[in-house]
Amino acid sequence: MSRRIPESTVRRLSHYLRSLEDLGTDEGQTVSSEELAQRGQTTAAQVRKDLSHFGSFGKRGLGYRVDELRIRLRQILGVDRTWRVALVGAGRIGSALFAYPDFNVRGYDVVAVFDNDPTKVGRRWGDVTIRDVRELETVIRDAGVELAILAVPGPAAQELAARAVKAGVKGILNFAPIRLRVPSHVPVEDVSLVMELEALSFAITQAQALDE
Amino acid sequence: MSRRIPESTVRRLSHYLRSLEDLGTDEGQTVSSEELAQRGQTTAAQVRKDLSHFGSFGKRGLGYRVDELRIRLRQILGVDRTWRVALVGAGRIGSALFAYPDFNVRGYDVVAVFDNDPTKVGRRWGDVTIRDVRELETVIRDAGVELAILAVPGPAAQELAARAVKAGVKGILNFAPIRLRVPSHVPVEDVSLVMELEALSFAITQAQALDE
DNA sequence: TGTTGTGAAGTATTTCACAGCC
DNA sequence: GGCTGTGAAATACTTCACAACA
Repeated sequence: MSRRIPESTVRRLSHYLRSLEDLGTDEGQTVSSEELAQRGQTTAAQVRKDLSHFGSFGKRGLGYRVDELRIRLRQILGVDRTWRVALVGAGRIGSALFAYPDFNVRGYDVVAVFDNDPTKVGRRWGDVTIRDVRELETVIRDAGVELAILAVPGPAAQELAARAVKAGVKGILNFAPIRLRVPSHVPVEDVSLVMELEALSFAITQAQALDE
Repeated sequence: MSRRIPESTVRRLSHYLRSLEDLGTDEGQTVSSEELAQRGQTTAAQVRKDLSHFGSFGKRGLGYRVDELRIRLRQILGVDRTWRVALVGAGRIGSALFAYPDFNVRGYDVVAVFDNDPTKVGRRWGDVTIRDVRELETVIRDAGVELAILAVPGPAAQELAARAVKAGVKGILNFAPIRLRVPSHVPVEDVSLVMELEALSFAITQAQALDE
């Protein structure tokens, strides 16, 4: 099992996990692929196919046990543990992210925050002290940081990404509006607000054009 | 031309536009599909196919004129004009978004901000005054708002989305961690940080599993 | 009986490869 | 000669449909 899993499947797995978490915690409760499909905006066949890549943990005639599937999905997505995260950039996006409540709940623990602004360095956010970016490598290594969230302006991002990877970071969530060049074994997820907005304006514009 | 364009193509078009904007503004400058491909992490054939859905604006043997292609891409993506945007939710994410510099540059003009917190209502952000969400419909209609950015907690999001759509909003950028139910002609783009992080932890975990 | 797991069929998207044109 | 535009081939993803089985 487990060949190359497409990005789309991974996103759906996240959805399924989210749905299961909404679904209460009664002992022995089950859920069918049909129910999961409705909550996830997809089809029952798709749900079954997605899950089948990782084994078969449903019961025919019954569905999937909620508690069991939840555990398996956490394992599959790698969130059956806590990830140590560094937030690079303590500007507006950085501070919004830091305050994001779901973060800790979902197993992502921000253990370090960096900025290059001397007036910010040394400040405390919760129990984390903002460090100078010059200390990036040391802190990443010492704290065993595995994921970096890059919330810095475009021009700085490439260099910081490279340094973070060299220091041992295994994956990057990138808010800077550039394509990072990193070794191919380091996954990068881009969050690009402009791109999302353009997808909207495209969809609206396109629909109007077709009306005519 | 212009059948159903897949989401993936739209995202690549955004990339191409971004690349062109990096590319300076010399009169008559051209760029080949190969160059665009390298900047966009895709292939030359893909670039040509993507563009061909909307007409043929390259010159064989020469490539694409940068200035011309830039204009066409802006038209295609619907950003050859200004979109009036309402920001619903003036919390941390909201304020980070509001301050996001690329926003205005790219043709998205935040003309209204809403919150339900009485201590925030009435404050000014730049030249926008934060309004009470109860005024959502009136303001959207009066200001001719076309896009809404939902930066509110999950439980409030569905109702606010429905109200915004009824008041005339044509598309929604959703930061709330729920699947919005809106009429099918209203495009919704979801930004889910947890999902992005899970994609990272999945990729890392998976790679480790394959190593063994 | 009801629902999974899965090959096989059907679509969609990407890549190839080359004629056509600058 | 170089590079686009595009059918045709290849690949990837989704849906169908049904045997298996709790």
